Amino acid sequence: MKQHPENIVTRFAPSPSGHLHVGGARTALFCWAFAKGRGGKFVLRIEDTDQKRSSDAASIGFVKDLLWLGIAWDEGPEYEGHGGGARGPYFQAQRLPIYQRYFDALIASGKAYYAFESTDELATLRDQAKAQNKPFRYTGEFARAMTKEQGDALLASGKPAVIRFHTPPEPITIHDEILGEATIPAGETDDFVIRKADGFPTYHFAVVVDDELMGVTHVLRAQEHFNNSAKHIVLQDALGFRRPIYGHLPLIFNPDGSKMSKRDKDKVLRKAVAERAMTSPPADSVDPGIFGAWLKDKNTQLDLSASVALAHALGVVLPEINVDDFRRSGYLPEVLCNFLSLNGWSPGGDLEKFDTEFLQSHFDLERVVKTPAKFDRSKLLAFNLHALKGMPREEFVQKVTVHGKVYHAEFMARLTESQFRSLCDASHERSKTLDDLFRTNGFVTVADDLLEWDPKAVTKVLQGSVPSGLDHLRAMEAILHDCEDWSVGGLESVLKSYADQSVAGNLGSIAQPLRVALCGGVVSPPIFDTLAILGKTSSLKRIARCLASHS
RNA sequence: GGCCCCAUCGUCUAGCCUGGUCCAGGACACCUCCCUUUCAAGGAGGACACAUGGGUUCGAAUCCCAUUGGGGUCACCA
Repeated sequence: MKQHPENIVTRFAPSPSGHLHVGGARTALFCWAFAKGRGGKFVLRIEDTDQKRSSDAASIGFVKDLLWLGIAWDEGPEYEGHGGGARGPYFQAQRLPIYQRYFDALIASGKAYYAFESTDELATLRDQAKAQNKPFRYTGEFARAMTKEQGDALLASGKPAVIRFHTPPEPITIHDEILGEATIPAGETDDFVIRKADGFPTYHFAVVVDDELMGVTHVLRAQEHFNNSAKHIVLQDALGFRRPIYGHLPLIFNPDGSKMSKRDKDKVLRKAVAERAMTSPPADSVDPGIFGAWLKDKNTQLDLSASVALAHALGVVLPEINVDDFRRSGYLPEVLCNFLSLNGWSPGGDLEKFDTEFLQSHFDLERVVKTPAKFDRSKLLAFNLHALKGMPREEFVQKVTVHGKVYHAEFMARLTESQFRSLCDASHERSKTLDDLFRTNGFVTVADDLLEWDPKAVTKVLQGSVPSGLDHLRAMEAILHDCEDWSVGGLESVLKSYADQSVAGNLGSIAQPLRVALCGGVVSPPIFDTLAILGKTSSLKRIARCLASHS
């Protein structure tokens, strides 16, 4: 690793729209690890130079997600004790006067100029170029065709104008610590806009000015920005700034190679709805009016709460896209960080499980891979399972409780503390996420007289062979009725002895009928746990009802 | 389409810079068997990759070129 004499400063500079995407989270993680591992600073800056996008509320979501992941910033927006700093403000929309100084300098030196083409005019030119299969490049000939007086007159008349940068007609070489060196031929980078008609800087301009002013030494960002570096470099040169060191990170995709997008959730829902040929929403899921409008217009998306409700009603799982989605799904932040790191970087050798402390001390640009990664959720899931299993019981219970209070309040409310505790104990070793327990144990919260039995399970487990499941159930009902010690141990001893005498100790043939009677289906925690969690009264009620309705 | 970048199992990747120790290692997924009260988990096995074609070299996954394939980018979005 090269030694950098200066103090290292990295920054994560998201636009404030929406939540933190996993790709963005990885960028933030790498920026953070790189700086913190070298005694440097990590800056968070909000790139809100697009007035069409909302700002405040959205950036809060971001900030929470970062903190949840354990990524704290040394400088940036102030939030819960983080941020602040002398080089603020850290919202670009609040830095307009700063940018203006540099615009003025560029105009004065002739390195930038006003341009008056309207968006429509430019669109037409672009369309023409596209029709000829040629790339459109703004060369400045339009602006140069007019005299200084004409230009000034137009400006004075109030005609909307942008400022464009006069890109020097030379090749631009980008040095990248990850990709190596690339030279963009002269003429490829055109006279791009640096100030929009509304007076706001464009991304390119704001980034360059702020990176300089905030002392950013290393720019780590997604590969989609690679070509932008050319623009940033010419701007830095024109402004007399130093060039930061660049590192462009490989992109993260869906397993099918498509770009990860919030629309993926909608896709899953639309597919499920289409398969079922539904024209109205499932009961208690989404407002019929909203549902109808959504169904009609494929360009609209259901909002998060509606999506979650509909997915739940349809029994489909929404793909996680944002950090918050993974949180909701019950992933551990440290596992997400670990796994995210592995997409695009590896410490070498066979090591792949590590924490963020390790990442800090080992992350380097040399080991960042150049190829895009497909995000493999099943491996993430395996990592999460492993972390959960390796966790002390108490910690697991505590984490599940916190998760449940936030995402499954109704579930929690229907269980007594000891019931919930037992459920946690029974679920610990089989939980892949903090959410599993809530999704797979619906039978616990169903009222005894509302439990429904899966017809397939009934046919398979309760009926058929002789003696049938129902026969066993009848026998066990009596045994359980007389059972004094309704603990896992007590239940085990009475039921095992029944199994010994009735089915030669083959617990499976008696546990399954019991399970179906109690839960409605063939899957539940171990049967003795299930009985204990439900309690004697509920258990007996369910068995009786099951017997009554299937005999 | 122009420009830029990339190329190892299905996936994430190690190895490549400093050619031989690689008939390519790990992990997840997959398959088989075992264990088992369901589902998981666990145990033991297994299948699976150096994109192709040319060079260079005694020798190439490793170096060079071409082809093919993939990605990015061409906004008054970031």
